[in-house]
Amino acid sequence: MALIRSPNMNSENPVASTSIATISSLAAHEGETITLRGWLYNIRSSGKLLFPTFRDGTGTIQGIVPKAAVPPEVFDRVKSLTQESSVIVTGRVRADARAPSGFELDVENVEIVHLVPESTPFPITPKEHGVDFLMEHRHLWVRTPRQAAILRIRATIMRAAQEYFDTNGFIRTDPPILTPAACEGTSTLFELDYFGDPAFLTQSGQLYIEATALALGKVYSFGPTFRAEKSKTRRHLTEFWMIEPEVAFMDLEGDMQLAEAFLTHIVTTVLTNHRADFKVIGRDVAKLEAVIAPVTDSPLLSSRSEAEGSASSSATESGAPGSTASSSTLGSGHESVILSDTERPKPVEEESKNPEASTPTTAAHTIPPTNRFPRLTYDEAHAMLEVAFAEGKIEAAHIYGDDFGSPDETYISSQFDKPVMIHRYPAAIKAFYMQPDPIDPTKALCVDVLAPEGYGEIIGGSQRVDSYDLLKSRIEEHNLPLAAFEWYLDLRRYGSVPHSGFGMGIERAVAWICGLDHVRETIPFARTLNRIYP
RNA sequence: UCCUGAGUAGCUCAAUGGCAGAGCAUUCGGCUGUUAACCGAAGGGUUGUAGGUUCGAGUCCUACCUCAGGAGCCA
Repeated sequence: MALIRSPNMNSENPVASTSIATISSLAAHEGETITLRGWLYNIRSSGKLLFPTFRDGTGTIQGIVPKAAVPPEVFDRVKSLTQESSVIVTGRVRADARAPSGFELDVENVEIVHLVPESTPFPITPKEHGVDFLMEHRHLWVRTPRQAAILRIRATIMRAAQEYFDTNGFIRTDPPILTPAACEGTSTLFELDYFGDPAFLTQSGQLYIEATALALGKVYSFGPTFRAEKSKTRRHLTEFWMIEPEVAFMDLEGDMQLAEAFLTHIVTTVLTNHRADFKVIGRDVAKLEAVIAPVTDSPLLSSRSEAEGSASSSATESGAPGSTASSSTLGSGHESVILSDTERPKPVEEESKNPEASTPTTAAHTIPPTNRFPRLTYDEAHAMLEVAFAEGKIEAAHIYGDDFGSPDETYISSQFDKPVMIHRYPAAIKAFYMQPDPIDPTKALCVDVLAPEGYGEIIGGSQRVDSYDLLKSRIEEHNLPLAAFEWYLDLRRYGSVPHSGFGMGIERAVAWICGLDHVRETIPFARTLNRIYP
């Protein structure tokens, strides 16, 4: 707004930019007279005392206005304020033990920028409201302290997620949102008319960032994705944001290490920046601290090799605390060799490739020592569910070979206080582009990361098929139109390499980190099956 | 698509088949430490829609609409 820099501005102008304090930083102004710009959140009175509570987007502060302490017109002006009227408040910051934040504002003057008319009061009161009403007024609901806190945390989660990749050598390459065909054959797509041809809103940028990963080595994308699934649950939106890394020469083990380091960075960042916001929303931060707490010893830190009884299991299990993986996976100084070939079993039917030669240093990146999220193979998770069903802890038995249902995921994640990684699902229930496990080709080299506390899958990832012939036959087996995937097959015609990546749904991550019971509160304007207004 | 539940004042909810109610919000009045303040008063209704049963329907029946929770599917 150009006006703000006008030399003719004076302090009485509502948008003057000088000497404006924010509520979140009032502690630094104790004893000083400051000016706030914001809105009236609520007002109480007791005789000749007024207690207006102001908010400015950074927090709330209670003001106090004794009738005897201010000019009569100021008292009357404050008394006339209606909820969400916009104001410019001048007052002195005073520490007060009675205030929830520790500070109060002795109001000296209030200018009204806009008075909400009494005939049309602000609809959202500091009382209880129903879901439908709140969602219908989402454009106003976001003003409440709880919603504002959630949106601030969301912003930090998004920033931390990008920060992790940006500072670890990843290049952001955003894929198109308009696409000519399905990325995966399963989900329902939003179709639209593209100058006479059918087109779709993207449901994942993965196939495209596989292309940019083979160009740039390590890439990620971050943007909205769309799924026209008719899902009405606390975990589903039709439009949601996903951040997806894709790395050339990285195998599933590297993918899992990346996911763990990535989530650890995000949780660490929100914990160091949002203590006050977590308090506002009533989040038990101990649950988050447990996620990033180091693990000293746990029998549940299984890896695939343990599950299958290979010789390397003892090396992993007996690793010293702080040693985050078996020595064959991590090089000296905890630098991960992304393609952990030495741990990979000999390919069953793969083309003759020298594992050592295909491990370029350019694609390696440093993954810091982490806290080792528990890992389960699909088979181990299934066994856990069999025991749970026998003990009556889950209602329905899990059928081997089926995907895990929501109650199954909830039970599994409830057994751990960190995100749990389930890897090597049956290939038959997973996407066509996932690389088969060389040891057991009926399994896919994929991983789902389940958030703690029953929040379900927040990350899905895999190593991608790198063989042209295998990928082509997979596309045909899934009855996908070969012509639409010619460009994707090109990636296997010209210098194909093993590569892996994952996608994290931002809203589910926010719901978990904030402890919310529905993803609709994690995004400014949620798009759900039955709602596209406002 | 399927299962379950809910639609009554601006909001959150009551009301044996028998006079349409309360709290909050709004307006007016009271209170010098309130924290969703409290106390007193006033205004505020086509009970989601359309039919049906009945002397009489917010309440029972049928259809539809809307919303919510869940399943499937997924992040």
